[in-house]
Amino acid sequence: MSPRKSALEAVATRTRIIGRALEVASADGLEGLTIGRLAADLGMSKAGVIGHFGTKEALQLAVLDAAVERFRLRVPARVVGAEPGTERLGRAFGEWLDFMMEGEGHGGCFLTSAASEFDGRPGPVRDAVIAALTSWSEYVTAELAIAARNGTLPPDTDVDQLAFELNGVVLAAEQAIQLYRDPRAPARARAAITRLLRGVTPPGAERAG
Amino acid sequence: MSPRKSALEAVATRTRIIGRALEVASADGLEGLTIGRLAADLGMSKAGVIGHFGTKEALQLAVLDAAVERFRLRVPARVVGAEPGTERLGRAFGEWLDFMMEGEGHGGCFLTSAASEFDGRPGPVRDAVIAALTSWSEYVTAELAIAARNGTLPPDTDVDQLAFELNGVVLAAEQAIQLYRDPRAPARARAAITRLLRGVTPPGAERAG
DNA sequence: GCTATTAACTTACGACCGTTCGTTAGCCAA
DNA sequence: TTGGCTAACGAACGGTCGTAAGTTAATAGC
Repeated sequence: MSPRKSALEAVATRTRIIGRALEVASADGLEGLTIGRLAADLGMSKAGVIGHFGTKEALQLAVLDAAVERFRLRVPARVVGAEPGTERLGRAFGEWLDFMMEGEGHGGCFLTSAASEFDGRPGPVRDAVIAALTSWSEYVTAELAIAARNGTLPPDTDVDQLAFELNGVVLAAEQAIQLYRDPRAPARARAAITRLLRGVTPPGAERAG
Repeated sequence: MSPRKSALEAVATRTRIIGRALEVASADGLEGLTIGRLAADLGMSKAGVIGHFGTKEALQLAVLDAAVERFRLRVPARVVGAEPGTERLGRAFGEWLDFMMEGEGHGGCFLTSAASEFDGRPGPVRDAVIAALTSWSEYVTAELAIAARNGTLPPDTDVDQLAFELNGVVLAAEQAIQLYRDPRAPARARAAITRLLRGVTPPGAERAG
């Protein structure tokens, strides 16, 4: 319609494309991204869309990058001021759960869904997904190690095992929210995380054993 | 090539189609199923493939049904003889983990991946996925209720909360196996499940508060 | 042996996919 | 004012998608 040509407008357009792509990919997955649909949504031509990235895979990687950045700003960045260890980690998981609920309608955190989408398809996209999740996993493990060092957790804590289980809680919450729309999911997840981080017994097993 | 016409051959062909579709869908997802590719893999025409189902969605539902049936035979059916409650449930989760490892290369249990694939796409397929997962969830909850009734678990156990956390462990295992190919995943999952079902404290928190 | 049934076939359709091409039009520096 | 740069365009490419129509041929019931 009305062509703009300055380089400044170009990055604005690129940002606009990625923003919309983020929404679409959150709902339909990274593979559900379609240049034609994206162009239609944005009121521009397919060539105008793909021109900013060159190839669809490059677009997917850009979207993934934007998602990681969004997550970083939404979750870890908000708890940098908290006390390192279980305190900070608990706050971080809480922020993550809030983040999930905010995006309930539009697919929530698609990092985790991209993980299951590309787990069997080798390539740059899968590598990027692995890198992003690994980064988060290392963040969690590092905080747990701090807690184990300063006495909040026992010094012989198996931090990898604990990180594994915390990740499971988040995945269960994601599924319950996205698939079942279960409003009790965040509360369940919070309870499980609190218990894991504080080292109390599992639900309803307070004295069994 | 060589057309067969008996009704007996027809169900054999249908079974063959679903079998291959199960493999493809396990690797690439239910949405990755393609009639053309399926036909090429089986050495038949697209019309010959879709003729058995009428529509692609019907094919997806048939594949989903076959997957549920396979899961039933592989997991719950193998532990019907075990003692009801945590004993049987622990065995069932163990079988499930074995099942995951068997299918490591070809995508494992795609029930869970179909869940994240269709969580944002209303329709018959999503409904079928929800029904299948709900059925499993009810199975778990019922076993936990038995355990709470016979004293293996405390009578005031929050069985839904416990089922939620058990589900999370399985999801974490699935991700670790499929995405990271982490060989320690089954052991981690087994440890977490055992702890949840026996009511001992979280990892490395044996005496912390 | 004849006929009705039907599994599987070939062919074709329209739609959409990702990508490439050449063109147009506004910005910026010279 | 002019010329290079480039964002965005329209159009077309070959390919694949799901589906429909019509054909062939082997079976099953009479």
